[in-house]
Amino acid sequence: MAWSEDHKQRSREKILTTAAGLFARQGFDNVSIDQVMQAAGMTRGAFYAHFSSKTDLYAEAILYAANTAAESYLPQGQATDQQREAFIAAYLSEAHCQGADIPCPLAFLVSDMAHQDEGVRSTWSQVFQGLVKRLQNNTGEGSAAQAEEQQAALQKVVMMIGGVAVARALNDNALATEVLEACRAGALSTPPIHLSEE
Amino acid sequence: MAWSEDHKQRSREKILTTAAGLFARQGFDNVSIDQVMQAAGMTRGAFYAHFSSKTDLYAEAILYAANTAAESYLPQGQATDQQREAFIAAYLSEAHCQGADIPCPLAFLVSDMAHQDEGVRSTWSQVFQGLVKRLQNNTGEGSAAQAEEQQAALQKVVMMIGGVAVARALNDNALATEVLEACRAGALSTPPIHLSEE
DNA sequence: GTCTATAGTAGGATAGAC
DNA sequence: GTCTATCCTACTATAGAC
Repeated sequence: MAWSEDHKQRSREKILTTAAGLFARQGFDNVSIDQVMQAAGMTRGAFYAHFSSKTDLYAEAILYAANTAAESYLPQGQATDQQREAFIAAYLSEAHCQGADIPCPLAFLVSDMAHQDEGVRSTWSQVFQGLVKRLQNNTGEGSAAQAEEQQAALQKVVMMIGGVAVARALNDNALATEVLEACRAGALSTPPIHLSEE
Repeated sequence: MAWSEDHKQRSREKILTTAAGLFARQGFDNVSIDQVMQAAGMTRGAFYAHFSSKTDLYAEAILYAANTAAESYLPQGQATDQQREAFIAAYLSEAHCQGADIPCPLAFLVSDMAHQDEGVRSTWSQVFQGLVKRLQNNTGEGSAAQAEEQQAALQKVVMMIGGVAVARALNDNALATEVLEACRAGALSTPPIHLSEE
């Protein structure tokens, strides 16, 4: 019936929203299923009607967070330079670092991925590649120019993810702010000159 | 007595070496005290003769890894440009990413710090600041020039830490290699022009 | 200082009622 | 689909013998 189908869908989304926030802010191991379900207004037993395991939820939550963030921050398809710059500044903001809304799993969970199973890592990697593509200038012609644009996009994304991750790790708030500022300047500047690729 | 003192010191260092590697490669939560002690050739009970808690060990292991790495990779005091460049290339190498020797806790544990207690985070932050200082060109005079050098050093360090963390997270080996290459090029290039600091 | 043994706790996953 | 109750495992930390 449409009613129970709809109900199930709502429950599922409530779990996903809650889990995406909790996992990002506290990490996979520091969040229990109980915690997620209580915050979502249900009990532990109901969990397995929606997901097959905690790991399964992890992968789905990462994807959900990415899609939600992408919708609100970056328009579909080709973005203008101005839109890209606004996005970079918002990403490297203190509000994002402090965990506002649903934080980006790329930055918040980056060093957690190495220990996860294939499904989770592959989801994270796909989200990463999506971000790289969206930040890429597709103006150059020829494969050499495109390789340079790809490299510039990778540098930007690393500076965004790394900047947020480092700022969050630091004990010292003043230094964290300085890191964010430096990364904004770095990620917004003209792509660094391609030096050696070996 | 000197003998037992020495013995204790050896045990302690064995635990620290083992723990530094395991924590970096597998993360704090995915390593048990049992695992550390077995790999160090002892049993769980002996642990508490050396450290007061698992968290205590974590902080000490981070410091130990940093000191060990600093000794082998970067000379004390002022480094030459060439030494700095060799260090950056080694840091962003695939060998380091794959966990050779004792990997750098800054990159391997960056998004784990946000959930740790004050002692651990403050240790990590101190190690971070040490790396920033070592990568800094102290050639400029005047506070404006020094602020720019600080910013350039922060960008480099973020690109190193972020690059290794991202490369490790990625599922796709070819892409991971590309990320490392891009970050080497970025971190080795002339400091980006200072644009806006707001 | 290191061992074995154990207390105490937390959390993932399942079973069965409604 | 959601609930309560339970099983089972893993792990931190401590106690006490040597």
